[in-house]
Amino acid sequence: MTPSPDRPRLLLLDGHSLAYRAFYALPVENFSTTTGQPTNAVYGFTSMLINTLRDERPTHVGVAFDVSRTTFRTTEYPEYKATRSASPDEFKGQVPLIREVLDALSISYVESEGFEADDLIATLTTQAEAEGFDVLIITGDRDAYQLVDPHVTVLYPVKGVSDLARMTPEAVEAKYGLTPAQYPDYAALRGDPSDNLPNIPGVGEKTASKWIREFGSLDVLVDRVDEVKGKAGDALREHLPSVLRNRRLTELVRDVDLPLGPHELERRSFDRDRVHEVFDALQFRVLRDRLFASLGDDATLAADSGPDVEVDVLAAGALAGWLEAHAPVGVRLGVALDGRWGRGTGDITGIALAAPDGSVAYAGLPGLTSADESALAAWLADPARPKAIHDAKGPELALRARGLSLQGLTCDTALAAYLVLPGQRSFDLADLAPRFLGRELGSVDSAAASQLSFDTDEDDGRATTLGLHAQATLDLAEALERELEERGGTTLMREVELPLLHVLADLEQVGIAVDTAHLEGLDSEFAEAMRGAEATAHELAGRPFNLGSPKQLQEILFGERGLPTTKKIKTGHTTDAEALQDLFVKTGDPLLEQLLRWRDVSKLRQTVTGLLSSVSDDGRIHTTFNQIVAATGRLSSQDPNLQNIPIRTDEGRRIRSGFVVGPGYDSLLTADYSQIEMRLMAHLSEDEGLIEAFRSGEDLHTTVASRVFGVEPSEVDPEMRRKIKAMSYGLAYGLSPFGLAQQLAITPAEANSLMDEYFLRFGGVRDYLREVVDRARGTGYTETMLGRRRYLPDLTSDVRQRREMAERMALNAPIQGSAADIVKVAMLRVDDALRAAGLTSRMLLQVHDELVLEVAAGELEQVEALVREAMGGAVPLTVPLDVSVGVGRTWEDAGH
DNA sequence: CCCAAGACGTA
DNA sequence: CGTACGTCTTGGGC
Repeated sequence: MTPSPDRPRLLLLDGHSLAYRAFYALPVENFSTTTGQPTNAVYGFTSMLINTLRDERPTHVGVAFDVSRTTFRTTEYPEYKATRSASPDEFKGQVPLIREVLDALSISYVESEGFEADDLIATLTTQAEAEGFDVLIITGDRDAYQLVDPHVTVLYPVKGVSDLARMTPEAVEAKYGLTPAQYPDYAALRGDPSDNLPNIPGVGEKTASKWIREFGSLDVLVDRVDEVKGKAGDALREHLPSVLRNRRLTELVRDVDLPLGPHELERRSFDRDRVHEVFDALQFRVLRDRLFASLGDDATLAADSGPDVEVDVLAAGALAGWLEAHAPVGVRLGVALDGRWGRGTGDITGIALAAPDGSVAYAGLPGLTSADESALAAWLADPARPKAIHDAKGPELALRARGLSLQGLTCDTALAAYLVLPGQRSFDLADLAPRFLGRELGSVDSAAASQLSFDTDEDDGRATTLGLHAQATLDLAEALERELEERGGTTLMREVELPLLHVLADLEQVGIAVDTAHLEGLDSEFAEAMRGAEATAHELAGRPFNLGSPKQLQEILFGERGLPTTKKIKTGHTTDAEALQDLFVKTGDPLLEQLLRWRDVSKLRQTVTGLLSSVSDDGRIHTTFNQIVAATGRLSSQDPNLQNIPIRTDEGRRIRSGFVVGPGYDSLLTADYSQIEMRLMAHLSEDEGLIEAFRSGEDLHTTVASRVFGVEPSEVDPEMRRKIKAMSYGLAYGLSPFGLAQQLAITPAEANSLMDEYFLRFGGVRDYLREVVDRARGTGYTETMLGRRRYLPDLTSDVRQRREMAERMALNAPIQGSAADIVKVAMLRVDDALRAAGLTSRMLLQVHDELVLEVAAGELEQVEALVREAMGGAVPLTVPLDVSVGVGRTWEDAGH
């Protein structure tokens, strides 16, 4: 669109289409009120609206809505959009909320029986253009491309709610090779599965656009349809009627009778109180701030300054002075670092610092003088000079690799965001800035940014980008700390997660030693076993096939061999280990044995190969512990995952033997909490029987079984114990009677009575589990012992499956999460105790309820005592926290 | 090259 | 119709 400041600018939004986009783009878990009202669609729509008002400064605004599904299109073609499933209830409920937002903002909306929102938009666009407006349309429906011209631009959401593609005539041409006017011709030829418009078999996007380009329009193509050669031509002639119908349906109506025209859409000032009311009810704190910040107090088109960052690219020798001037004791700086990190190490290439006085500086690390370097080192290492960093663990490792120590980290913004919004997938700075600061980070061309270059312009680009990051981090730290305070997460952050970050960095830096020769031996052994099983399997099947392909497996098993089919899955019937085992028992088909054997060994081989490929030059594996992914508060381990090393089978345990004590150390020590989740169940439920069972010191499952079955502990047989063990553990996962029956291979009736009997003796457990879910339904979240929250808006969903899923999560989250809290506290205590005792021994791994340490010569006794004390006393519980310890040369030998 | 689905290892 | 993860492979699409 030609910039023409004197022309009025009309912004039109397609309400339903945008809300729908937002509904699926934003995870509902993170967007709902504490009362459980989902707000993701309202949020996304409002966010797009506010951003566009700010960025585009329209003088006129209107929103169009669909009224019902019945339109002139469904009259002509009843199948139109018939394949669309009904919109979910959580969505429908949000449409009225969007209208409330619009009312509060004094933005008019239009709708008209029998027409879709796009028709209304087309009508208003046509009128507005005739009256000299520039028009901007935001819609998720590509049919609107037909409206694009030099004065009409479509903003089409590409990804999420913040990325809008600007479809000008040039952009449409660049993307499709067609003019906007040609677009509906092309769309008619191509068909559209989402609108249930049929396509021509064998004609896809390529052919459709080629024809339109060649003939200029659908009309001409129809006139000269006999000239189209080949199969595609035949298909076109055969399907011509449906193409022409598609074309009629795709054409937007430009003359719908509407109660108001473009001029009536002029922006009006809005009622501030009403906005506060509506945004408060929706709990849109940040959006509201963003709205007022960008529109200014008079609610007219006040200037939005945005982050106006002037990044000072420091020349060699200037850093020391800058720090002197801007980073005194007690003043927190935002820090952003450029470089690479992972596998326990890294490298820093540049650093940006943002001070609260607004100054932002950037320094390239290669260009530092020695005075700069020592000033930087002193500042970084000074606990009295506070820093805020986003996702600091990686950068910390990279700093350490340069011999720099990082202290005084008072906020990690990624960690803070994780505590505020656990369960969110990622915590990119670019996503957090709009959400918590009401502003964008600034536009950064990431492709250019990642290119290594000595070009000064790009260096400046890096400096600017990193400077923006540093400043956003500083501002986010404040905003997130306030948010955390409101949610009662400040202590968890300060006392647990932040200190743990450094301990995890230690673990990653140290790594664990592996016996590569041993693993290589296993690797070839497993490979050999795979080849054997594979050869036999091919022979039995009578033809070669890929054993790793469930699809081919299904063909062979259920097709060629005619075996009874297993449980249904999306792609047919499952071939998972349980099903294959089942089939083997039923049919005795020897092929099944080979398949199971192959699956086993190939999984083991895969694990070993993966491990070998991640051994660093120091002969150790340095995993990365992720502190901000698991919704319950657990850590996860990746690249490689050292939290899922096999242990259940003998062959699997041989892999554990490949993890060994490193040079200079004496042994590995493992210490794990026994039955921590059941102990938490006893503590949290205050069930007298369960507490007593733990205090007795006898075997838990035997004791519980003796109560449930009403026999002496000595009379509890292994079968009884097994059932009770399954039941006890199942409880913490929200196991149903059906699931229990399934697992124990008993009838649902038996499972039911087993559960009844269990709850008769341990009623406190049932009461507790009920209460947890009830309370979560009321507050919208669950909480662990240390106040870690998990938000579960689905608890009030009308969809049973979603609601029940949320209920199971609600049962499990406090237990799994409290266990995670305890282990984290234990790690801090172990770390402290080792340090205080001045020992060389060190922690290597955490596997949810287990810690692995490397013990130096002569320190074993002391380490064992200290670990038992640190873990056992991590938190006070009404039942003892038992810790069992094993020692050995390998992880396997140290196991119990 | 990217993505979803299936399968499977751990707590 | 039992929670929480990460990784590998296939096979389809681009």
